[in-house]
Amino acid sequence: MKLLVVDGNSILNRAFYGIRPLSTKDGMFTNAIYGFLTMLEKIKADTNPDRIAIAFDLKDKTFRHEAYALYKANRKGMPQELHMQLQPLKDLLSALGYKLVTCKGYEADDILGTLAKACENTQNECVIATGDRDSLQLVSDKVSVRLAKNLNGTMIYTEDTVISEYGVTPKELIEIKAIQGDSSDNIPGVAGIGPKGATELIQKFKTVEYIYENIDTIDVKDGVRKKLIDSKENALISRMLGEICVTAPIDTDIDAYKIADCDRAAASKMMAKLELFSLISKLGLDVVEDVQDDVKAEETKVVEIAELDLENSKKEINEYIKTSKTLCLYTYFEGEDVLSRMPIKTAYVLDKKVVLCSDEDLLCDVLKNSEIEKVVFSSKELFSYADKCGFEVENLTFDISLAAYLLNPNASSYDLEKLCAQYEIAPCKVNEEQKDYAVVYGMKSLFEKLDEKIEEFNQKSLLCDIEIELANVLAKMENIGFMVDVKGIKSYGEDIAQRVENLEQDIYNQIGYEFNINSPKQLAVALFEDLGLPAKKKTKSGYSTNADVLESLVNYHPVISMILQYRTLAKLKSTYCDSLVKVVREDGRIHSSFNQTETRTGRISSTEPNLQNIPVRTELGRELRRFFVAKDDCVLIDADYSQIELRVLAHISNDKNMCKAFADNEDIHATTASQVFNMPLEMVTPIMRSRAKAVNFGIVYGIGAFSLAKDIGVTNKEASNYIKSYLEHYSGIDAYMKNTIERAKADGYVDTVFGRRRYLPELTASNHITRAFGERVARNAPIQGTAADIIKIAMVRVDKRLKQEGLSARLILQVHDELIVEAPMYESMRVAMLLQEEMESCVKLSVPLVAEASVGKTWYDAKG
DNA sequence: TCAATCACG
DNA sequence: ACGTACGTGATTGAG
Repeated sequence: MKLLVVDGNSILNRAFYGIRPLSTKDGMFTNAIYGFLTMLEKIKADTNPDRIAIAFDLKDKTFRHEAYALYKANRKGMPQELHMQLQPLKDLLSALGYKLVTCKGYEADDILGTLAKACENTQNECVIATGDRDSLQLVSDKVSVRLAKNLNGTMIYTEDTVISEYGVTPKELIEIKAIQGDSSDNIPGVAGIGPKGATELIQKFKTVEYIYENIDTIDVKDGVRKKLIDSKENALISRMLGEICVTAPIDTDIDAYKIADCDRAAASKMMAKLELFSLISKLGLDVVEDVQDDVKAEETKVVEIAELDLENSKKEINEYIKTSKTLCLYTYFEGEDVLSRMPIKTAYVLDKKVVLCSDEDLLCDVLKNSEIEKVVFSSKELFSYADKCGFEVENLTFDISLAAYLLNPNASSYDLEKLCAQYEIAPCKVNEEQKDYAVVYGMKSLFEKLDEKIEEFNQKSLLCDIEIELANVLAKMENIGFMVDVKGIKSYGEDIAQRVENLEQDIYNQIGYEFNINSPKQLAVALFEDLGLPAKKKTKSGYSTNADVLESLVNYHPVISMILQYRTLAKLKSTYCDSLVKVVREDGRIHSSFNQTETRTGRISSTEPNLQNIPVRTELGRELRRFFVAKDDCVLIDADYSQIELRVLAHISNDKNMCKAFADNEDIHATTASQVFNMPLEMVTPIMRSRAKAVNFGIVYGIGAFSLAKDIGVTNKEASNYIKSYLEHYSGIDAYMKNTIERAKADGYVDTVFGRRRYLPELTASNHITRAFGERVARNAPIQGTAADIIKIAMVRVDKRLKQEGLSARLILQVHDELIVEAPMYESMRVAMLLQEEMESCVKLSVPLVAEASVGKTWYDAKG
C-alpha cells in the first residue's frame, strides 16, 4: 500500500504565491484553490497512491509545549485573500472524496510525521507532498518527500538524495537545524553559526546531545566552543522545536484514508460558483451532466428535442407564440470568417421542447416578424446574417452574451454552458445523445435571471438602446469592410523589406557577427556583454532592450539607432504589410471583426486584423494609411472627438475651472499649464503646455509622480509638485477622485454615466501594489468607459441618420474616439456635417462635445 | 503557452 | 520599502 500525505497548508501557500491572482466577479479569490487542485492532480498522477490524507493546521492553536506558544505563535497569519479560500478548498476536497486530517494542538507537520511513522511501522510506503523542507527529516527507506517547487515541478527526496544534498542523514537534519536555527520558524539556534558550520559539527559529532555532553573536550575551535556554550539553552530548545512530532492522536490506520466516491454534483457546483470552469473538466467532471444528476427526478423538467422540417417547426412555433411573449432562439453558425459565416441550424426554445430546424426561410421569417419578441445568444451574428440577406431584424429585445458582459465585463469568455452554471440554472432531462441541446433549453431561465439583474442594475437602456443597437451597426461594418490598395501596400512593403535587409547587414557589421536581432535575449548579449554597454532595466528573464532603454543609449554606440530603426521597420513590415495583405478578401477589402464583449471598460476591440492600431504617430508609419482607400467614386469622411476623455472628466467631476475652460472653448492643455504654473495664459511656453498635457493624461490614467516624472523628464519632486498644483486648481477633480475610490471600496465596483459597471476585486487585496492598481482603475474606468458609451451612442445615431436620409454612406470603422465613413463623393459634405452633428449632440454633458470631420480619398488624407 | 516588444486611443 | 499611468492585439522567440 502507498499512502500520499499532503501538507495542506504548505501546498496551499505555494499555490497562492505561485499563481497570479484570480478572482470571481464579486471579489472571491480563487487562485490558491485552483493551484492546489492542479498540483494535487499532478502529484497524484506522478505517485499513483492507494490512499490519500490531506493534513491542515487548525486555526485556534493550542500548542503542546509552552515553548511552541512562545516561538511559533507570533508567525504571521495568512493574508485575507488566502484565508477566504481555505474553507471553500476544504469543502471542495471533501466533496472530491479526500480525507482531511486536523488535530487540535498539533500542526500539519505533526500529522505528516505521525502518518509517516505509522507507515514505517506497518511496512507501507509513504509519500509526503509539501513545499517545506522541514519534512525532509521524516525521509526513510519507507518514506519519501515530494518537494513542490512550483506548479509543475516537484523534487523527489529519498534517503540517498538527502545525504548527497545535505551530507547528513535525514534524522541529522534535526540536529543541524537546532544549531543553525530557522528565522522563518522562529527557531533561534546557536548565534553565530550558520548552515555550513552546523553541518560540519553534525557530520563530526552526529548529535547536539553529544556535543554538549562533551563540550569541553570536543575538537573545535575555541570561538565555536564559546558560541556553543553561550547559546546552549537556545540550542536545546531548538532541538526540541525542530523535531517533528510523530505521536499526534490521529487515526493511524492507513485504511482510514481511502479515497471516497466523489460527490460529482456538489463538486461541480462548487467549482462553477468559483468560476473555475477549466478545473471542472480537468478533474473529469461535467457541469451540465453532473448538476443534472443532482436534481431530483420530480423537479426535473423533461424536455423533448425534436429535429423538424419547415412545416412542422412553423406549426410548433406558431402554437407557442400564442401563449408566450418571448421566443428564445440559438443559431449555430459555420464558417471561420465574417464573410462566409452562415447559419447551419437554429434551436427554438418552446415549452418543454426544443425544436431544431435548419431551414433558413424559417429563421428569416422569425427574425423579420415584428410580432415575436426575440431573445438570442449573440445578436451580432444574426444581424450580420440579416444584413447579408438584405433585411432588418425586428423586435430583438435581449442578447444573453451582451447582458452577461454588462453584468460582469471581467469574465474571459461568455458561453451558454458557463453562464448556466454560474447563474445556477436548473438543468433539464434529455436523451443522452441530445445532451448538447440541454444547455440551450436553459436559455429561457437564464434570460429571466439576467433580465432581472439588468433591471436591478438599471442597465436596461444600456443593453437595449446602446449595446444591441450597436451590435447591428458593428455587423454591418464587418460586412462592408475597408477597401485597401493591395499593390500599394506590397510595393511599400518591398521598399521596407529592402531597408530592413540593409540595416540587418549594417548591424551585423557593427556587432561583428550575425545573430537574431528580433531576439531580445540575443540582442542583450550583443549589447550588454559583447559591446559592454550599460544595462539599465531588467525584465523577468534578463536585461530589457525596449525602446526606452535603447534611446538612452544612442550616444554610446552607432549601432543603437540602427537597431531602433530596424525594429520600427521590421514591425511595419511584418505586422502591417505582410499581415494586412494576407487578410484582404476577394472584394479587395479588409473585414475586421469587432468584439463587443472583450474590454473591461466598455470599448470595442478589433481583431483579424486589428484596424485600431494602424500607425499614425510617425510619418513613415502614417504613409501606410494612403493604402486604406475609398472605393471608386467615393471618399472617406473621418471625424474624431476633441479631448473626449477630459470633457467627460470635467462633466463627471463637475469641476468649475475645467468646465469653464471647455465652455469657453479654450486650449485645455494651455489653460491647464497656466493653472498649474500659476501664470497668465499668454506666458505659457510650448514646453509648459506639453508638460501640462502629460499631467492631464496622467490624471485620466490615475497618475503617480514617478511615472509622470519619467514621462516628461523632470525630477520626482517637480512632478509631484505639478500634480499637487493641478489638484489644487482643479479641486473638483481632486474631490471626485477621492470620492470615487471611497465609493468603489464601499460598493466593490465603479460605473459610467450610462450605468456600465466594472468590478474591482483588486481593492480588497492586501498587497499594496495590487490595491494601488485597483485605485487607478477606479479613477480611470468611469472616464474611459463613459467616453466609450458616448461614441457607441454616436455610432447608433449616425447609422440611423444615414438610413433615414436615404444616403448610401456607411460607417466602416471606429477607433475609440474616431469614426470613419465611406460615402459617394456627392454625399461627402452632407455626411461630414451629419457626422459632426450627431457626434456632438448624441448626449448632453455639462460641457460641449466637439468633433471635427474631414474628407479625403484615403485614410491618410481624411485624417485632419 | 508565455514574455517581450510595439502599434493604436 | 515597495514599483510605478488606463485600455487593447499581433508578432516573435524561447521554454
